[in-house]
This record gives sequence, C-alpha cells and structure tokens, in this order.
Amino acid sequence: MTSQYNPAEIEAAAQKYWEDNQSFTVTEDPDREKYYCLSMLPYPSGQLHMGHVRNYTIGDVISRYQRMLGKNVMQPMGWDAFGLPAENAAINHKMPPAKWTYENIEYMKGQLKQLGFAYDWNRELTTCRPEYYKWEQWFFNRLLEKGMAYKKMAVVNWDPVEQTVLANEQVENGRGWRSGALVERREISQWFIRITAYAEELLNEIDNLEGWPDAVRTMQRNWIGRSEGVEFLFAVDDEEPLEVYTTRPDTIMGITFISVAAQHPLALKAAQINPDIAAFIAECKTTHTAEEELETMEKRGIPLGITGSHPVTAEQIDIWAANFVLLGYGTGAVMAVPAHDQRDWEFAKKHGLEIRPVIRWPAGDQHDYDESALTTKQGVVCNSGEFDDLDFQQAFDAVAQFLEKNKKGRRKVNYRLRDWGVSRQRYWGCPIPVVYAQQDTAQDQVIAVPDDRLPVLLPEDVEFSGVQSPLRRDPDFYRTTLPGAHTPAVRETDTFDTFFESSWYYARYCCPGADQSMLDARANHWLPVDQYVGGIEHAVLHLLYARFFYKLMRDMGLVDSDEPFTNLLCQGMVLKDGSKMSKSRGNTVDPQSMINRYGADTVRLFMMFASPPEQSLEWNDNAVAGAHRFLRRWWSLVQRNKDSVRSAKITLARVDWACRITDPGAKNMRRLTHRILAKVIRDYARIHYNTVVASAMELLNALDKFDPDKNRDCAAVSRDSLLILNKILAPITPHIAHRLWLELGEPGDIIDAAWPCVDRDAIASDTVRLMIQVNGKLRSEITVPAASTRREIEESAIADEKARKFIHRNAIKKVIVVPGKLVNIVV
RNA sequence: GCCGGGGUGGCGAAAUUGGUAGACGCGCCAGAUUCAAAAUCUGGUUGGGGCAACUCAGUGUCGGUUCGAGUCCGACCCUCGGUACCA
Repeated sequence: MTSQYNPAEIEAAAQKYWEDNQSFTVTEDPDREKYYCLSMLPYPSGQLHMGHVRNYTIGDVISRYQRMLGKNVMQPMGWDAFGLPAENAAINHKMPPAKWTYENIEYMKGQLKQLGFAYDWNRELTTCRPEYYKWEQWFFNRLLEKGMAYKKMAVVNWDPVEQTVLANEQVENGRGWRSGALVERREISQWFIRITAYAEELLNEIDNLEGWPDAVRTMQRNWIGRSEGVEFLFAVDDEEPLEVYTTRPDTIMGITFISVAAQHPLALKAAQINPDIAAFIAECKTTHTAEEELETMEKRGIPLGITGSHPVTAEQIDIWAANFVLLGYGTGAVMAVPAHDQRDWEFAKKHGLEIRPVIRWPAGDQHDYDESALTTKQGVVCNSGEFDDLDFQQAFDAVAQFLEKNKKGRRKVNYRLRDWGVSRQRYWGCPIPVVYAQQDTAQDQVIAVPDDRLPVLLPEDVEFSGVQSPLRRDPDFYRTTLPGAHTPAVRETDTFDTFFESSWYYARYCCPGADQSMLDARANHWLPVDQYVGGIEHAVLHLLYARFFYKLMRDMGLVDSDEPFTNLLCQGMVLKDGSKMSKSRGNTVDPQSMINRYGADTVRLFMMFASPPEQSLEWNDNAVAGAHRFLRRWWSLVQRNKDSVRSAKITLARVDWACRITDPGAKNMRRLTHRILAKVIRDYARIHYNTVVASAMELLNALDKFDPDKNRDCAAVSRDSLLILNKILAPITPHIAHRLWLELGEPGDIIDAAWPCVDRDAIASDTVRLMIQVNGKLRSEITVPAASTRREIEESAIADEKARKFIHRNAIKKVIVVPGKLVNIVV
C-alpha cells in the first residue's frame, strides 16, 4: 500500500528535525573550506512577497548545494528595519513605527521558517535595535575623526504645506503626495560622507570583480563616471572669475555662451535689478531634485546681462542662467558650444544664439548645422586659429597647455559620482550622533557624541503624526549637554540614510554577540561573502555604498580584504500578467496561500523551474500545480520502488558492480542517468536551476517507465538513479528529499550527503549521430562509429541518399565536419 | 534624457564555444479509465502546403559578416530596472 504525498506533515517533520539538531548552526572550522552565502536582507513590510521567496530560495539552493560539496556553509538572515514605509504605516495604523516593525518581523520570520531555509538564526540581526546601530554611530565617530564626514548645504524637496522634507518617491508630478502642494527646492545643511575620495579605487577594482555580472560592473563604472577634461576660468568684471569644466577643450573656440545655475551668486545679483530674472529664479525653485526630471524637462534660460572673458581670445561671452545647471554639482557653471553639443544646440536654436562650428570632418564632408550638432571626436579643429587642423587628442593637449601656461586653467580628472548625502529629516532611522553647542547647526558648532555615551537612543514609544519628525518636537531627545560639561546643547535630529545600515550588516553577521566592538576576528574568517544574492535594482546604490563602506572598514583595520562580495547574482523580478507584482497594481499572489495549498517544496520548485534566476519570472497558477504534480509522481515512484532498491543494496556493495551490468535496458538507464547528472552538475555550477529541474523531470520520466524488478542489474541501476535524483533535488526541495532519503533506507542526513560523481564509462557510446547539411540547410542524418576518421565521415555523408538528392549534379566545393555534431556539404 | 537588461510556439522557457531552433513544463486536442466528473495514465501539439514520403517559412524590425547566425556586427522599434531621499 503506498502512502499519499502529504507536504504539510513532511515539511513540519523535516523542519523540526533540523531545528532539534541545530542543523544550520555554524561556527568557524579551520579544517573545512568556508562558504558564506548571503541574501539581501528584507525590509519588514508586513508579509513576504514573491520577490523575497524567489531571492531566498535561490540563496538557499546555493547554500545547500555548497554544503553537499563538503563546505562549512554560513547562511544568515536579518531585518533592514529602519525606513520610510514604517512611518507611513504608523500614520495609517496609528501605531508607533517600532511596534509595527517588530510585529512584521515576528510574522515574516515565521514565514521564512515555513519555507525551510537553512539559516543560522543565531546570527539574526535587526538594524533598528540599539545593539546594532550603536556601532554605526561609533563608526561615524571614526569618520568624523578622519575628516571623511562633513556638513554642507544640499537641496531637498520641501512641502510648504506640511512643512516637511519629501523623498523623491513622495513627489508626484511636482506636488506633495499628501498635501498636493507644489514642491519647492530648498537648501539645508546636511551630513555627507566622502565617497569621492574612494572614487578611483572603487572604479579600478571593478576590473577584479570577475564573479559579478558584467551589466552591474558596467553600470557601476558609468555611475562613477571618470572623465578627463580641463577646468578653466572666465574672468568677470568686478566679480569672482567663473570656473567651468569640460571634456571637450578642443571645442573651446566654439563657445558662444555660458550657463550658470539659477541659484548662482551671479544670477541672484542680477535678479536684484531685473525682475524678469528674479521671476525666472523663483520658477526654477519648483523643479524637484530627481535627475530624470532634470534631464527631460524643458530647458529654459534667461540672459543675465553679464559677460565673461574668453580665456583664449578675451572675447566677452554672454552669461545665462539656466534651469538645467545645478549649483551643488560641479562648479555650478557650464560653457556652451552649440555647434558640437546637442543640448547646447537645442538651447541656442530656441534662443537664437550663435552656432559657431570649430570641428570639421577630416575628409571635407559637410555637416548640416540646421539639423543637429556635430558631436564627433573623429573630426579636426577649424576656425580656431593656432589650434586649427589638430585632431581631438592634439587639440585637447594644445588647449590644456595653453591654459596651464597662462594660468587660466588646468587638466582635471572628474567623476560623475557625488559625495554620499546621509542626512534624512526623518524619525525612523539611526540618530546621527552629534550635538551642537548652540541652536545654530552650522559646521563649526559640531561636537561628536563620545564613544562612551553611545548609543544615542532613538525613542521608540512616540506619537507619530507624519507632519514632522517627532524628534524635533521631543525636548527629552534633543535637549542635552556638551560632553563633559553642563553647558546646554542640542542634538542632531536628522537620522542616517537607511543605506548606512545595509552597507555593513553582512560583516556584523559574522560576529553574533559582539558587544565590545563593531566587528571581531571572526569577521575575517567569513569575509568576503562568497555569494551575494539580491535584486538587480540594487546594482548601483546599495552595492556601491557597501563596497565603499567595506573599504572604510578595511582602512580602519576592521577587515583585511578589499572587496566584500566575491560573487554576485542579481535575480530578476516576479511578474504577473506581464508586469511587476505590486500592491498598487493589485496583481500580487500571497506566498502564504501557496504554501498552505501546496507546501513549501512546491513553491520552491516552481520558483526554480519557471525561469533562470537572473531573468524575470512570470507567475502561473497552473504551472505551480504542475510542480506539485511532479513531486507527487516522485513520491509515488519511490514508494513503488523502495523495496526492490533497498534489497539491491547488497549488489551495490561490490565496488565494480557497474562494470558487470549485462542487461541492455539497465545499461541504457544508467547511461541516461549519468548524462543527466553531468548536465545537472554543469547547470548547478552556472546557477541555471531551471534546467536542473528540467533534467530531474527527464530522469523521473525515464525511471517511471523503468522496471527495477526485471533482474538484479535493473534493481541496482534503479537504486543508483533514485539516489542521484534525490541528491540533485535536495537543495531545491529539501523537505521531500529529506523524507525520501529515509524511505530509500539511506543512512545519515541528505543535507550532508556527498554530491554524486559522474561515471564517465557509463556515458561512453560506440556510435555517434551526425546531422548532414547541404549548403547550411539540414537535409539528413547518419550514425557512424565513434572512432570514425574525418575522411570516413565525409565519405558516408556524401554517400547518404537524402544528401545526394540535394547535392544533385552540383560539384562539391567543400565539406565541413564538426566532430560529434554535423557535416556541411557546400556545393 | 542618460546608464543597464530583455524581446524565441497559445504561455513560461531550452539551445557550453557561431553548428539539429523549441528540451522540460503549462495550456490545448485526442484516447484510456469512470455510471459520470475530478484525479490519473497514453499519444499529439511552431506556422503554411501535402493522404503521405516530404517540402517551404520561421527566434522584435531592417541591413551586414559567415559554408552555417536565436547566438557576431550596424541601425531602429517595443518593453523592464536604475537615475543619488522607496528599499
């Protein structure tokens, strides 16, 4: 009598077994190779969504597979618990963000446990807990000491009705998402970390990140954006000279105007006497801070009635204020060459400004400047006096030399990367641990909170209205005294960007319980992370900040390697009906309902089978049922065969049993099994789990038709194949694999079973099938002895009857033989 | 706008390196089983033509390289992710 597949019972039993045996608790072991597998920690938003399930299943499959390869695998999990959604939820549910967050964590942790992930829960961390963020504050003190943290003015989105700063996400069509008020740009003093000091190293080391996807490496290179150019000055009467940077000094003689930011001192000054300029500046205040908007908005400008002196010709160039130039980025002023820059060209066309060509095609081809700018670097300089006829590089060098000689400019390497602004005018985050000696929060008043007074605790029991950070209204929080004195002082009420917490959590996992230091010696045992798994949406920001933070930690002696993540896998999104699953679209599928209905193994199997990890995955209810059907078939196959395979154990005690197989059916089954195994091993290595599952299905299909009771050979082969099937599916569907391993009478835990080896002798075949093409089109196929020479293959191909039909009476020009694959006859 | 992905049957996809396009699964069709249905099992399933053997076409569009292109090169279209305060 065969029992039914009952996932609820099987999964609960396996999970209890792992828990009772502390199967996934791990410590440093000098005798075994370590393997640190990390998945991006979730924001505790309420329930797991399918994106989490996918991410964590991929990480778990990698972890369990590496364990079967014999490694000491560490797989931790934690909570990225600070953030904006908790504040929104707090308003909606009238609940403090802390309470909401902790309840979500409790629930989601239960969900993760139901999915059977092999986490070492002893290492769990929660970023909103003081024992975690204390060390973040301590680290910030070190950054202050090194001059790596500093304050400067920076723009934010200001909601004039709510009197609060808005995140870009909270701005919809230029208006505050709650108030509907037009959002204004406002400059406030904020904390920055000098990531630009590491720009060069962050860029150069991308070359060494061979375990990262090329797309991510390219995106990071472009984000850092190294460029070589020159920086030079336009003298302005009675004013500070205007500094600009350009990567095209070869076009310097084509400058016909200069643009400065609307908030530039020159513009503000001009506005005092010209109301049109004042109005323009006021208008510019309403564009918000997102780069996308800046680049796609209508480019507008107004002449200031001021000129700058061209550094080569001393020609007076008109200065404009423009909405697309930003004060905080670069020098707040740009030169404009409409003939050779498309944006300048469009601006010049619109305002009737001169387009002055100074580059021509070397061959003398004409360019139509009524159509577009000529932006090539393949041209030569013209209409530029002493620089005429030089190519790009020669002109670059000549102009740079001229500027340097005349003390009007210099060569400069520039980065697109900007320093990391870490101040957030929000409550639910890690308090920035500084105090100000006076009410004024200017730079020279900053005093660090001494290490022995850390952590600066975030009050958790607050009333949260959403209009303003409760810290600003809480004198118990902001009123303090200067360190070591009784002089009254005020605390910083801004909190850190939540990327601060996620930039080092992977290191803290290595040191559970460390309460005397941020990290300890255990960090260097586990780090760097061997495999990091997370969403592609983090390709630049999180992954760049984490790399930066790691280098900061290295330079403080906390870790001794250069890069935190050796291998990176970015999994694709989970889609339903062609678009991303999200609450706003109303197309979410609750993982919990799927676990309840089919069990965790089915959900995991479907996730791995539906598409390769790096591609997006289309949710399909029917296909989930199909995954469940496969597990049922596997279950009943083992129930049907277990008695005969158990008895075959005796046969298998002989070391050379495989060589003695005489039954042809058994031989074929074994060949298929080991061919599939070879493919599976390759696919595990390249993390193509969808084809691993497809191969397992093929093996099951074959085993279903194979009779183990025919003779001893068949029983032995059946057993070998079933054990291999069990092992290759164990990382993906661990619960059912755990139970079936027991049913097959195998000793020990499947989680520690040795990964199977391919038997090369089993795969070998006497004959080879070759495709025959005539002129590249498939026409026939032949089977030849595996030992055939190239000449023999050619002869049999040409002699093939079907091939002859297409060769017809044409002369054979060439015969191409691809060994083991095909023959192409060219006529 | 800029940077980076993706586009292959009705659907999810497969195809180490340029070498049999569509493995595996879903759906659908037919059959078996059943009083019937569900479940299960067996077979079929890119499109056109043909009774069939077979044959023509086919991997977003257009063009190129090659004995041979889903794969390489050029241009374009659509779509998704990021764009520095969502995480």
